[in-house]
Formats: sequence, structure tokens, C-alpha cells
Amino acid sequence: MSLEQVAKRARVSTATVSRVLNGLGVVKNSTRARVMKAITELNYHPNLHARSLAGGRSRTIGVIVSNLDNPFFLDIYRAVETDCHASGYELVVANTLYRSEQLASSVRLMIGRRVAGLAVIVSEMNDDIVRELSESAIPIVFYDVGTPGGNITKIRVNYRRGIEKLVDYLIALGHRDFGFIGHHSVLAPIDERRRAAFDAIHAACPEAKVRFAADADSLEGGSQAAIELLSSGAPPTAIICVNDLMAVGAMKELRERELRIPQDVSITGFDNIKLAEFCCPALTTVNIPRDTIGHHVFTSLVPESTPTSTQGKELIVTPELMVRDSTGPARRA
Amino acid sequence: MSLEQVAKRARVSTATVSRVLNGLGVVKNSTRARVMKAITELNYHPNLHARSLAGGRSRTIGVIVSNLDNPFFLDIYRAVETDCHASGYELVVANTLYRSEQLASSVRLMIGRRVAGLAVIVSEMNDDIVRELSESAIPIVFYDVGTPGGNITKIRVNYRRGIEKLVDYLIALGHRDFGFIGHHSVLAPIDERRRAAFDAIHAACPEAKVRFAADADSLEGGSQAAIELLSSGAPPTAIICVNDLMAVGAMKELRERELRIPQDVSITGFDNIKLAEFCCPALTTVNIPRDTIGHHVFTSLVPESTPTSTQGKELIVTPELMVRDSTGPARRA
DNA sequence: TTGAAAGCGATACCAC
DNA sequence: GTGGTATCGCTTTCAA
Repeated sequence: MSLEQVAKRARVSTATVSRVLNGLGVVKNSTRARVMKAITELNYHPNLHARSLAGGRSRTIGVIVSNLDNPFFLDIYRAVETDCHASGYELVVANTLYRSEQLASSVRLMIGRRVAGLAVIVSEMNDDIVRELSESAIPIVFYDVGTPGGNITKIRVNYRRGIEKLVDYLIALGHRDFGFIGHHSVLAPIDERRRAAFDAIHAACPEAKVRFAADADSLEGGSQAAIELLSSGAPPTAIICVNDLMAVGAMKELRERELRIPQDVSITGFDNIKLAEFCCPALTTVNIPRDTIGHHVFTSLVPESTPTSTQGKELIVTPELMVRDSTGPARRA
Repeated sequence: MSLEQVAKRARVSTATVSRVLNGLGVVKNSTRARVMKAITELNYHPNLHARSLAGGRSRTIGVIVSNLDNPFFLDIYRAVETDCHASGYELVVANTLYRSEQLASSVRLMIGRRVAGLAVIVSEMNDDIVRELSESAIPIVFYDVGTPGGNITKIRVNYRRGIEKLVDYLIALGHRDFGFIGHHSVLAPIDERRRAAFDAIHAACPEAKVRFAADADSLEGGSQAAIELLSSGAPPTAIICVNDLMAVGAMKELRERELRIPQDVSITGFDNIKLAEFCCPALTTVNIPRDTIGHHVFTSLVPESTPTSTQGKELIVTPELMVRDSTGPARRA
């Protein structure tokens, strides 16, 4: 079913059908009606590929994330989606599962689709991709990598600061024996959290103990990492998890071992996903405002959407400590 | 950056570049090498719109779901994605947020993209859309609506049976005072669960009490619905939730009122999302196998992918009761 | 083994 | 107001 067939049926030219479809130019009411009629009768739907090929532009924004199963990424995606729809843009998402090969192919896919803008919110970032994208003409938003300027906008979350707030709080509660649960994406932003934790703990208290464990970024991964962590002697008095999802997973393992939270072990998350309020006990965590990030992504990618475009700039997001019920004074040794 | 520029640079025709790109036909090694070189030098990425326009087909599958925030839908999406990627298909997803207007525009979008197949896994279904899609030529999978045959495949979950298993179990535990938490999508499949619960309860025990409450399909919606339910006198002894996500939300409210689960109130979910094992107490629920559904979607939409295509058929999914720790004997009145 | 050229289905500019 | 037509970037015969 093509424009031409509609044109034929309505006894007009394709140009006129196109005008009707796009509400551009002036079309006499009677002809408009004929065209509309033909469109519905033929159940015609314009071919969007032809449209973007002919039109040149795209009104589609691409978003690439590491793991949609983690609400952190999903929340960002949805925030961008809300803005996109409000401005008549479409959104296509790709999920890399933390695999950098998958990231590469997702990037190719998005470029192939000639997206109007691309947000790459992943932690398995790779220098070649950053370079390639930086050289392209598409508006890009990177997360925690790259250099802002030109078509590149950067969002940077000050993880170090967030972790420090958390650690200071735990140290003040008397904790000296820490566990850190990370995940297997041993790349930049994640590993930064681990190092930040290590640094912050030793800065505050050089003799403190820190053990590490890591597994997949999922509820089960959290449990597994907890198992790994608890396999070595007495449990730490506080467990810092790289994110909320894994923390909820870890809590389950603690419950099964009848370790009380927070009396026996304090535990913290990161991100402040909705679930953090609904698990039990409610999770002490660090808030990262996903909606702010989502808005920022959109305004950077579609500068004409706002007077205050952030294209080419850097947004620094400062996390806030959210104290809930999963943390308390360290148990006595 | 177009095929033509690559052709020019490699001193060949566009046809040859196309052959190299698609690995079709025979190309002399030396020319292939020249083309490849030109491609990388120009950092060329084929325009996928032009490709699918010229090629006619699409290798893209569309999936429309009601609410990606609910892991039930996300799991199906991911299952389809896994199969798609394994067979070189791409996947585009649309999220309707239970709004039937949004559903209509997502359907238009997918048709406009000329997807190779479309799965519509939503509960806000609308007869016009079912009809329109049924008349189209695209392979379609519907969830709980429509009539199988031709290009239409249907997946039907036997909710009634699932609810019955749950109700029988609760009745056997002595429950006679029920609450049912639903969500605001007052449409077919969801309302079916509510009616099924009502019917099953009264079939087993005509004098049993049932109260209803509904809110949004989210953790918070679950809490809100629980508040609504508990606002009227003594709490029911068992609360049946339309899905796990809302059940987890409801449990939070029960905890805040210091109602013990399951000693004071039993609570059940539906779907068996991962979270059901990780909340506390672990949730008694009814399993709906999302991966089976996902596979089915893929094999129906891309029949050539398997010898045992399910195109045009109906798959009936029978849910299984999963007893965990959130249910127990009814408290004495 | 390679090239020339006819579409694919829209958009948009230029006439009338 | 409306129609003709070049064009977008690729695939795909048909010839050479």
C-alpha cells in the first residue's frame, strides 16, 4: 500500500497526498476529504523508511543501556521516553547486557538508523567507540566517559562523592569491617565505585578491613556475591553494594543465614530505585536522580526542544545519601 | 556517507559494494579488499532505511507491551530479544502504559516501520485494533484476544485455572475473608482475573466475603490498593493480588501496619517474577512462564526459524501454583 | 566477476 | 491549490 495508490484512488497527485498527510501547505477541503477517505479505505500506513530516506531527518532518538533488568537503566529510558513522546519523537532502545561486542553492534545499528541523537548509558564503554562517535555528526550523550564539546554531551555522576557520604556515615556508626559487593562489569564506572569505597574507607580509618565479592548485576547475582563474601569467616559488620538491585539480592542471603539487618549486618545500596523503599528492611542507599538524567539526555539530543539546550556541556550529578532502615551501629566484635 | 561514495572511492560500482556488504554473489578478493578499505576509511555505515526500502523486507520484530516497569512484560520482551538476536533479527519495543490511545499509535508506528512481525502483549486491547491487525498481512501474535488462524497467532494464559488453584489452596487453609487487589486497567485479561477469583471463591464457599481494591500497576499502586482495602474494618485474612509487583507493594503496607505475614494476613501474587523469591516473606504466587511465551512469540512471527512453526495456532499456557512463605492458615476470627 | 539502471515509497521544489 | 519530478541510499535483475 503506497502513497501512489492512495493518490490514484483519490484522483490527485502524490504531492497532494503527502501534503494532507503532513498537514503542510494548503489543500482544499474537498480534496483533503477525498484523500482521507482513500487513506482509510485502503487502510494505508505511510512507510516510515521511505519517509526518513526522503526527508533526510529522523525524529527518532536512540538509547543504549547496559541492563534493562536493572530499574536504574529502565528509569532513565522511561524518562527519556516521556520527553520524546511529548515532543513527537520516537525512541528505540538497545540492551547490551554489559557485553562490549553487543555495544558495538548496537551503536552500528543506531547509526544505520540515522537516529537524530544517541545516548550511550553503559558501563562497558570502549575507547574506540567513544572516538568513533565523537567524530560523527550525530548528537551524542555519554555517561561517565568522553570529553564534552561539539556534538558530545557528558553526564557524570560523582560516584566518589556519593560513596564517601556513605562511608563516612558507616564509619560514624562504628563500622570497621566492610564487605563490598560489585558486579562483573569490571569497567570504568563500576570499578570506580569499588576503588572509591576502598579509598574512602582507608582515608577515614586506615586499619579498617575490606573484602570484595562480585557477581552478575541481578537479584541472584547479589545473593551469590553475598555467599562468596560470607564464605570467609565472620561476616563483615557492613556490606556496601554497588547498586540497589544487588543489595536486595544480598539481603535475601543474609536473611537465610539468620543474620539480622541491621543489628548483625548493615547493608547499603546505590541508585535509590523504587524497590529500595519496598524491600525489608527499607534500604539505605544513595540517590541518583534518573529523571534529571533523562531530561538532560533529551535536551542535549534535541536542542531545539528547549531554550536552554545543554548540548556539548557536561552535567555533573551529585548523589545524595538516603538513610533508611538497613543500616545501624556496628555490632560489637 | 553513502554507498555511492564508497563505490567511487573503491573504483567499483554500487552493485559491487552492495555485494561485499551483504556477502552475496562472488567478488574477487582484491576488489573486496579495496571496498572494505574504502568502507573503513570513510567510516561508512549503511542506511538501514534505504536498505529496507529497497529490499522490501525488514528483519525487525515489533513488540508492544503495557508496562515495561512490570518485570512480567520485561521478561517477555527479553525472551523475544534473545531469540531475535540469535537469528539476526532486531527488536523494537513500545510501551503503552495501559493507554489504549498509546496502543493505537504504537501499532501505527510498527506498521509504518514495516516490521516482519508484531507481538501485541497488552491488556488494554481494543476491538478495532484486533480487527485491523487481523486484516493486515503481517504475522501477528496476540495475547489473550483475537482469533487464531492465518497470520494471527494467539497466546492464551488460562488465568481462570491459575486463580482456581490459588483459591482452592487458600480455602483449604481456612480462609473465608478475602481481599482482591487489582489494577486500573479495567480491561479484558485483568478483569478476568478478578471475576475468576470471585467465581472460584464463591464456588468453593458461597458465604465467603470478598472485597476489592484497585490502583496503578506498580509497587506504589500495590501499597495504595492495600490502604484502600484496609480502610474498611478488620483486614481480610487473605489478600489475592493481581500480580507480584502489586503484591510486593501491598506487603509493605501490611508491614507498616504491623500485620504479620502470613500469621495475620496471607498474601498472594501472580506471574512469579524473580522478585517474588527475593521479597520477604517470599511470595506465594502462580507461575506464568515468560520464556515459553517469548519463544512462542518468536517462532510464530518468524516461521522459517524453526521446523515447528506455531504460526496461526493458539498456545495455551497453564499457570502453576508456587507455594512460598507469604501464605498460611487463616487467623481465627 | 562486475557494471548499468530500474525500482522501493516517500518528500519537496518548481511550475502552472 | 495542485501536479510533475528529481532525489534520498540501497537492492536486484540483466548484460557484458
